[in-house]
Amino acid sequence: MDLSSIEIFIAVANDRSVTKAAKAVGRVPSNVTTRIQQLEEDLGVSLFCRDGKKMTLTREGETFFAYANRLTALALEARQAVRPIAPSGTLRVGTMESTAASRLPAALSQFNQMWPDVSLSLTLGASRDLSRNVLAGVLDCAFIARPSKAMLEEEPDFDAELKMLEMEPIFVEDLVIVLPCGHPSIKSAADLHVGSLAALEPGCTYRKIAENWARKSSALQTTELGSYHAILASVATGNTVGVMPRSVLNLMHWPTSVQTHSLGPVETLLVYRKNDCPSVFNAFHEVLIATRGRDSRLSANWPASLSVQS
Amino acid sequence: MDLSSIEIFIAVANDRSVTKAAKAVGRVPSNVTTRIQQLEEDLGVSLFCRDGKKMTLTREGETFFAYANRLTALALEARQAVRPIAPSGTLRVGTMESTAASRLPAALSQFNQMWPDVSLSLTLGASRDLSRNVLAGVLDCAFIARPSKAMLEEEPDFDAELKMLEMEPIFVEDLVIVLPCGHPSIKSAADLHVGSLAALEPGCTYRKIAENWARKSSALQTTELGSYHAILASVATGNTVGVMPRSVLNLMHWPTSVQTHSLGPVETLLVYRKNDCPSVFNAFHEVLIATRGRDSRLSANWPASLSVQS
DNA sequence: CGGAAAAATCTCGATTCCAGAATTAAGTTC
DNA sequence: GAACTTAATTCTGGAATCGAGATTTTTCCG
Repeated sequence: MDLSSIEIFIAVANDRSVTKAAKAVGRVPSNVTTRIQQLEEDLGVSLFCRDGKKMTLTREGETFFAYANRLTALALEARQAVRPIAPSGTLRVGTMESTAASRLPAALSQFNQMWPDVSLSLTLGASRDLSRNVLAGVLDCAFIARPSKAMLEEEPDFDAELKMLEMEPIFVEDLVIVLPCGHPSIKSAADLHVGSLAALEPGCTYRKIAENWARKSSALQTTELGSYHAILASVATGNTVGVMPRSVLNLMHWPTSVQTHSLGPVETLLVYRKNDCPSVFNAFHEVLIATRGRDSRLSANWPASLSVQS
Repeated sequence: MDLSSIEIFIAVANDRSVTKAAKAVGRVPSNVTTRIQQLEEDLGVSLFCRDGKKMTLTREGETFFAYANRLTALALEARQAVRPIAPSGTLRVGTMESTAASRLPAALSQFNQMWPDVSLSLTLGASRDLSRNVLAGVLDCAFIARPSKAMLEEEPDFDAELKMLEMEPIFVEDLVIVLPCGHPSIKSAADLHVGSLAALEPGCTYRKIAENWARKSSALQTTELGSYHAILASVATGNTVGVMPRSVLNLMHWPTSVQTHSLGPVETLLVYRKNDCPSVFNAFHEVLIATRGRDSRLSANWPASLSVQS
């Protein structure tokens, strides 16, 4: 019995779906199916009822689920306990608005529970500024969106800064254009019937990706707003499209339905200074890995054809 | 992090030796070394101080050891908890004297703790009788010594009975001849300066192996005794050699030192009826697997050249 | 009765794992 | 202190496992 099998099991149990679980744990569905089958074989019971497409826990699955959570929690605690220098002081984390909303809460609260004496400071900002601040030592680490090759060529100094940092892909987001309710579905930016694109600050990578995509229709102005709620509200007026990760859209249960158009997967990178990992950062890193893919709010609605490509 | 790595770690921690731990978990030392190194790398700390040949736990190793035990205990509990039909009633276990003494106590008490309502009945006997009783349904399972090819050819009906049972190698014993203190060391049975071989009943496989080995010196009578203590006492008189697994010899800290001569490895088989595994047996089987290699009393003294060969 | 989506199965390349051989290091014996 | 023994580690090749993608099967929904 392998801890990774158990994490896969937890993901499937949370999402009731192997496809979504596969996304959550960064694997391919066939692999998830196989690992679950192996686990069932190993334990000698079936953990899920497969009625149709739904994967629901069996009676035994339920009881195993409880143990699975305890096991992973204990394993995480063990890792933390052997840390030779106990984390202390302050951890200064930088993050995009979107990551803060969707992916971090679980990890932050878990970390806070484990190390109540560490004070966590969270700085929100655009990818560009965040990485600069990590490099400058103002932040210990930051979550930023991986810029495309093209974007880095346009901004060589951003590229240079990133090269001086350690980068680690940690989440994958499906970046979408949010269309007003009733807008006909689109194949490209040329099909848009709106006047502007609502996005966050100029340094925001998602904004840049959307602007590059929108260039093809040329007539799109960018409206700068301060939050994803503001963007969605703006979209609701009917004359704007917004840009955001699907995970963010999904967790704000918006009253009116909206349409989306996927711009493809965008990796979220955790960046930190090379050769300069305070113990408190390492502790945070482990909590992050352990809580990744455990948040059932985040399961959802990826286009079938979506896969990560660099 | 893999549960098997943790079991390996526990074995090394108990035995303070990778060689002994390797025996205990049924692996090769190089493999144990590697797995420990991987574990240390994964956790980012060293778990053992290697001062010379001794492996002693570091400070972090100690704290991880505590978690390791909790983790394996929890994993075992999880396996048991998902058992669809709870074990109940009686489990009738047959065993050789030697296995009962050395390898079973840990498993039996663990099982008894987990399933206090199951009543365990233990029947001691020789391999030959035990397997017959399993086949007859008088016992649910039994621990017997694997007879050599030659022995099975001499007793075709024993062979036939075993073929009707499920057999699973579960321990490996180093079978030794115990020489009186002061007896010169021997290379073969011809070097013996004693009059008789002390052993248990005729159906005992170890006795047969020793008798086959002793044939070369031809002049050896077999004295039948009722227990390993009786055998050792008899050896102490000076005119007898005994036969027993080294594990048994090691755990009766005998006042006077004795010499030993290895007859090679002998596997202990767990036998049970095919297609007839009551839930209570499956539960016992899992406990057995989980507790195997956890008993530090059993580490010891294998000849360097010893390896299992069929 | 199609078409879409999800799970399962299959296949093949990549990785990992493990046994045994060779090597190194640390006691032991004389 | 040299020769021997024993234990740990490193190295290496074959075997087993793993995982991504393609294919197939099943189910859901129009």
